[in-house]
Amino acid sequence: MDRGSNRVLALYRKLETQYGPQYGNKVWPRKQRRAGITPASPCWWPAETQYEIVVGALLTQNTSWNNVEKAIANLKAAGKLSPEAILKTRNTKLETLIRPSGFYRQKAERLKLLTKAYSRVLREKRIPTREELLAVKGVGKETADSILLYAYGLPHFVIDAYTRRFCSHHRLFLSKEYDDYKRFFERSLPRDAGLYGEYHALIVRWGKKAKMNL
DNA sequence: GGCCAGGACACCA
DNA sequence: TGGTGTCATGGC
Repeated sequence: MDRGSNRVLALYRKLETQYGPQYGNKVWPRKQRRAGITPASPCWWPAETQYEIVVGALLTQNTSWNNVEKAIANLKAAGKLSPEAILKTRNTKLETLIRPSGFYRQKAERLKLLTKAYSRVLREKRIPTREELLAVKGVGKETADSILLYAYGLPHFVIDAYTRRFCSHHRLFLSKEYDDYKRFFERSLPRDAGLYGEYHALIVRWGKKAKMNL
């Protein structure tokens, strides 16, 4: 932990008091992760399986969650929300199903690439590294960290537009670099995936509320 | 009808 | 390294 962590923690407690728990800290227990079991979770990131979180992380790029939900519902209804089904589906079909999430041509292609990487590490019974995820075309830093945190329960703080806005608004930190923000939060907080997830969820909640009040 | 959303990438200087 | 264009839908 670093200097300034008191302020970061104080803001967390303030958000928690204001908005209550977002269940962003519902990460898969280690035992279940090892066994490949991913139980239904009342997480702020609604998903029934680990793979659904991975799919959501990609589809939500520059897209409202509302539209992502429509795309995921389409995939579910078509029985395509599994790595095997996605890999067997033609790109044109995939494009039709995920169309509501926008950028559907590139997302269909990238969803397949990500699914291939996901299946590979699953077969090898291990967790992907950040570098491995970043090597997949279409997976940037935010998407990689979202997957590591929310799908695998690893302590990677997610930096998104809301997080940057939050930092600027509270004069916490200012930079242009994603990794600077990530380091700032990770040095200011105890290394705890549950806390990271909950904090990020609260920041998003704050961001949406702040926008409504503009 | 315009703006924005839980980004990433290619291309250029 | 930094700036800009592109990808696209749906809600407000």
